[in-house]
Amino acid sequence: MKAEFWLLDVNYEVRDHGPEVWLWGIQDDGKRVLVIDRSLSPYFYLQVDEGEDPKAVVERIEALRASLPLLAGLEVVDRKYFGRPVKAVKVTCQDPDLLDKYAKRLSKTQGVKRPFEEDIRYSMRYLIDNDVAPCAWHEVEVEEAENTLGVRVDRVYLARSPPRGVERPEAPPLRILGLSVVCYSPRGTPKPSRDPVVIVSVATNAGGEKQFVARDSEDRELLEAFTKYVRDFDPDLIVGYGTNRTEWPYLLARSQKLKVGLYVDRAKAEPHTSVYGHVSVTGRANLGLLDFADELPEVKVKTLENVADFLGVMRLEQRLLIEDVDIPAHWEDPGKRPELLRFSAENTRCVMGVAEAMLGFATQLSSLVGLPLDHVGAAAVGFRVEWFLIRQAQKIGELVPARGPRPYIPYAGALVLEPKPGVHEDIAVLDFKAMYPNIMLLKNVSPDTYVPPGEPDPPGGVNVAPEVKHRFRVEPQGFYSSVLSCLIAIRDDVRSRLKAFEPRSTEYRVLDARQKAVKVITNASYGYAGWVGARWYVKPVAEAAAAWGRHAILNTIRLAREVGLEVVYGDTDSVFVKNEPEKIRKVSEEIGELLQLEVKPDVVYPRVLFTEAKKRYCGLLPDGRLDVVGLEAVRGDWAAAAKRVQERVLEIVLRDRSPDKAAEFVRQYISDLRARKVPYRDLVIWKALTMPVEEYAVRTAHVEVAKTLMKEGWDLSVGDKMGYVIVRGPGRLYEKARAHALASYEDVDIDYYVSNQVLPAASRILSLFGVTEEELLPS
DNA sequence: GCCTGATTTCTACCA
DNA sequence: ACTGGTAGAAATCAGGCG
Repeated sequence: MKAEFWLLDVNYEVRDHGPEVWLWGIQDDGKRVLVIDRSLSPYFYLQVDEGEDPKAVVERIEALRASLPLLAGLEVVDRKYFGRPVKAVKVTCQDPDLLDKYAKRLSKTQGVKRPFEEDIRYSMRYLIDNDVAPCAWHEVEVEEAENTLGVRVDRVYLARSPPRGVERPEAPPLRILGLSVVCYSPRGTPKPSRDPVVIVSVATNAGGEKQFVARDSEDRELLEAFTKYVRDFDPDLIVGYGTNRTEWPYLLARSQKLKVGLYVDRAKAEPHTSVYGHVSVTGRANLGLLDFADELPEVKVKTLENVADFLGVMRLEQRLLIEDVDIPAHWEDPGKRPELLRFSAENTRCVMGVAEAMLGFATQLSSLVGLPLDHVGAAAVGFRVEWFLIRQAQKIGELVPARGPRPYIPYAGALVLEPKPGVHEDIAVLDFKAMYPNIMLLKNVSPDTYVPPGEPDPPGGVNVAPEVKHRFRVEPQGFYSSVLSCLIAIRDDVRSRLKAFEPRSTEYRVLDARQKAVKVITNASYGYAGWVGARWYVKPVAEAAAAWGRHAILNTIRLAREVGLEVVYGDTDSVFVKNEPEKIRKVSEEIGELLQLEVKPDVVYPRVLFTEAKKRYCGLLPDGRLDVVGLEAVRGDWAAAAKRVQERVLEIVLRDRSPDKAAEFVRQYISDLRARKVPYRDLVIWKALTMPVEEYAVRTAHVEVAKTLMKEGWDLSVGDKMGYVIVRGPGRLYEKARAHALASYEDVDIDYYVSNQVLPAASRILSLFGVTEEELLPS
C-alpha cells in the first residue's frame, strides 16, 4: 500500500545488527506515523590514488575483512572531486557509527588517497541519497507493522521503497506546544543541582493554557505533571525562546537529579543534545525561536519581549517585565508571586505568537536546505548553505570535500565611494540585482572550474577575473553556477506563482516564506565561498567574485559620468546618482550589454543626507519615511535617548528642512534629560560580549559589568548583551558602568549622556549645517 | 609624573 | 560558527616636557 506523509523528524537506530531510518510524519487524515526504512546501507568513499588499479585496492581491503566484521560491501565507483573524475571505492558498512573508525583504518591501505563522506551522519545520508526533504510531503510504498516498539504514533509502517517527494506546498495542521520556564535561585543564575524549576507555562495552538507551579519550591510533581501534559497533548512542534540553550538543558538536568523521567518524546526517551547544540525530541521538532531571530536585524537586543514587540505579537508597553535579578524576590514574596506567574504566562503567549510569525520561514528553510526543522534554526548560515550544496553534489556525483583546517589569508572585497557630504535632492539609487550570485553564475566562478596558475587554458576557454586574473573554465557549467541557477529558477518560479494569490491567503504566505528562504541561501553563497571553514572553500573563487563586483560598479560609475550623471555615493553593488531617468535608462542598458548584469533604480530619494563618512547616511523616502543607514540611530550600542534624538533631528532636517528647528528640539530634549524626564530605559547602553571576559586585552564598560555580574553568581557567555548605564563618580568610564538592572536613576551621570551620547548623535547631523555643539546646549 | 597625539581594541554596521 | 570594508568611542601606548 501507499502512504503519503509530511516529514517532521528523522533519526536512525541500529537494531538486530541492521541500521534503519525512522521517518516521523503526519498524514492527511491527521494521523501521526512512523515510517521505518531499512533499505539504505551506510557508506563512505575511499579515493583511489591516481594510476592505481581500484580493483587491487578492493582486494587489499578484502584481505582485511576478517578484522572488519561489519564491512558489508565494496564497490568501485566513478565520482568527481572538484570537477575532476576520480576512482573511488564505496565502502558500505553495517553499523553507521563505525564509518569514521573504518574510514580511518582503511585510509591506510596502499593505493588509497583519502576517505570521503565518513563524517556524514546516516540520517542525513538517507535524506540526501533518497532526495527526501524535511517539512515536505512524500509518498512511500509501505506495509503496516505492529507498534511493538511502543512509539507514540497512530501507525507504524515499514517502507518497501524509499519515499518520493510529492509536490504539495502546504504543511498539514500541526499541534504546537509553547513553553517558558522560571527557575528559582536566591542569588545568581539558577543551578539545576541546587535550584528548582518553579514555573512552567505552557500553551497550545488548540487553545490550551496551563501553568505548572512548584509547591514550596518542590518541583518533582511539576516536572511529572509537565511531562504528562506534553505526552497527552502530543505536540508535533515544541516551541520556546532560547530553550535549546537554557530551559531544556535545565529541565533535563533537574529531572535527572530528581529521577523523574522527562519522557516527552515519541520514542520513550528523553530529549538529547544534538549536532548543532540544539535539543532534539525524537518524533517531534523542538524549536528555539531565538535561533531565527537573526532574521530580524532591526531587533538589536534579541529578548523574547523585543522580538514579540517587533512582530506585533505583544507590545512592550503592555508587558509586565521582570528582570532576571528580580525573579527571586517575586517568587519569595507571596504578594508579588502572581506578577511572576503573569510574566511567565505572557512569555509563553509571546512564544506562541513569535512561532506563528516565523514558522513559515523555518519550515521552508528546512525543506529547501534539507536539514530537519529542529536542526535548521540551530545551524549557522554557512552550514545551511553547505547542506544545500551537499544535496546538489550528490545529484551530480561530486564527492563532498572534507572539512579541514586551512590557512586564512584575507583578500580584497568590495568598493565603497567617498560620499559628498550634505543634502542632495532627487537622488536615485541604482542597484545590481543579486550581484555576486549573478557574477558567479555568469563567469562560471566555482571551486571546480578554477584553473590554477601554471595550468594551460582548457580548450573551451576561460573567464579571467579583472585585477586578480584568476581563471575559470567557460565550460562545463560549474558546481556553484548550477546550484545558483537552480536557486534563481526556484525563486523566479515561486515569485511568479505568488502573483496568483491574495497577499493574505495561506498560499501566498507559504510561497512568500519560500522565496525568502531561497533568497537567504542565494545571498549567503558568496560569503560561503569566502569562508575558510567551508568544505568547498577556494580562495580565488571569492576573490574573483569580489574583483568582478568592483569591475561592475566601476563601469557603472564610468558610464554614468559619460552620460553626464552625477555620482554622489556608492557601496558594493549600488550607485547613487542624480535622478535623471533617461540617462539612468541608458546606463542600465549599457551595463546590461557590457556585463550581462541587471542594474536598475531601486529607490529614489527626494532628499538624502550624507555625512562625511562612508556607510552612514539617511534618505528621505517619497512617502516621508526615513531610511537611516549606519548612523547612531540604527546602532544597538547607543542609548535610545541618543538614537531618538538623532532620528528626530533627521526628520526635521530632511522633511522640514529646518536645522534651527532641529537644534531647538535638541536643546529641549537635553533640558528634559537633565530634569530626568527621559525614561531610565532610554539611557541603557547594550553591548555584546564577543569573547570570554578573561580574553579582553583592555578594560571596557560592558566587560566590567559582566565581571561584576559574574562575581554575583550570574553565568554569562559569549553573545550575551550587557545592558548598562553610566553613573556619577570619578575615574574611567569603565569604572562608572553599572548593570542596568542593578543601578537606579539617581546614580546616573546625566552629563555623560548629554556630552557623550545625545550631543554627538545630534551633532553628527547638525554639524553639516554649521550648528555647533555649544548651540545645542540649552541656554 | 603628566599631557597629548597616535595607535590599538572593541563593537556594530553596510553591502 | 558566511565575506571584506568601515566608523567611531574608549583604552592604552609612546614620547615630549618639566
